[in-house]
Amino acid sequence: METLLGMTTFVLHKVGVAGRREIAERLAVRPGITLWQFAALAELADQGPSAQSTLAGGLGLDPSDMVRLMDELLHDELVSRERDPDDRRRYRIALTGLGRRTFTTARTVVQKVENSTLSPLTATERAQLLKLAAKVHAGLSQ
Amino acid sequence: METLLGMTTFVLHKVGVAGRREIAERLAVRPGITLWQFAALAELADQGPSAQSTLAGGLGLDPSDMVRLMDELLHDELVSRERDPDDRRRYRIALTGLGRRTFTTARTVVQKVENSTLSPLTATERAQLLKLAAKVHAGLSQ
DNA sequence: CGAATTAGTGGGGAATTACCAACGATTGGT
DNA sequence: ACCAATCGTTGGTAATTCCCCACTAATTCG
Repeated sequence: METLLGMTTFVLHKVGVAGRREIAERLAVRPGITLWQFAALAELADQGPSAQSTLAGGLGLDPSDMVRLMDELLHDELVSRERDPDDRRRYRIALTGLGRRTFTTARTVVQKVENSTLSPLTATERAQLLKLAAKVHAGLSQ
Repeated sequence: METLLGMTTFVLHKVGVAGRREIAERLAVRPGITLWQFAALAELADQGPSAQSTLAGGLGLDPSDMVRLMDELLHDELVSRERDPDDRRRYRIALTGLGRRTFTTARTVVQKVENSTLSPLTATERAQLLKLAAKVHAGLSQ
C-alpha cells in the first residue's frame, strides 16, 4: 500500500515543486523577481561577471531563452551588459549595485521560505537532507 | 559560493524533475503508459475501486483532467468503469486484469530506474532520504 | 584568405501543467 | 417537493518548460 509515497522520486518531486512554487510566489511579492531571474543573479553573485552562454550552461537553460531572461534583467537594471574586450562575440554580464542588493534581499526571502517548508525537520536532519540530495544531484550529470 | 546548490528546495526540485523525467521515458517504452496513468493505476492498486473524485483528490489532479485520464485508461482497457450502485453520480473505477498486470510491470520498471538514479547512495542513505523527504511532504498539506 | 566554429538574437512551436466556468444527472436535507 | 450540494463532463485558457532553426557578428584554424 501507498505505492507512490514509497517512491523516493515521486515524493522528492512533489516536495520540490511545492517548495519551488512557494518560493516563486514570495519572490514575486518582495523583490519582485522571478525564479529564473533569481537563479541568474545567484550565478552572477557566485561567479562574477560571465558570458551569457556560460550562465545558460550553468543554469541548464537554452541560449535563446537566456537572451530573453537577460533582456528582463537589463530592463530592470539588475545587470549590466558590455562586450567582452577579449572576445567581442561574448557579452560580459555583471551585477549592478541594484542587482546585488536585490539578490541579497531575495536570498533572505528564499531562506525564510525554506526554513518554513523544512520546519518538520531538525537542523541536523536538514543538513542530512541537503547532503543526500546533493549526492544524488552530483550523480545526475555524469 | 554555490548559492543555488546550497538551497535544499532547488536541489530537491532538480533531482525530482530529472528522476521523474527518466521514469516517464522508461514507462513510455515498456508498459507504454504515462506517469499520470501509472499514478492512477497505483492508487487503484492500493485502495481498490474508487470514485473519480477520490482518485483526483489523492493525486492532486483537477477533476476535469481526471476525466480525460480515465478516458485514456478505459480506451486501453486498463480500468473498468461502472456506476456505483450506492450513489449513481459516482463511477466505480476498478483495475482490469490487464491493468493489474500493466501496473506490476510498471512498478518494477520504476523501481529499476530509482535504483539507478539513487545509485550514489547506500541502502541506509536511501532509506534516510525517503524518510526525510516524506517528513517534509507530510508537513506540506497541513 | 577561406572555412569552420562560437556567441548571441529572433521567431517560433509542441507538450505539459494547472487551472476555471458552466452544465446535466443524481443525491441528501428540510 | 424543493433546494443545495456533489460527481462527472465539456470546453476552454494561461503559464511554463523545453526545444528547434535560421541568422549576424566575431573569432580561430588550416
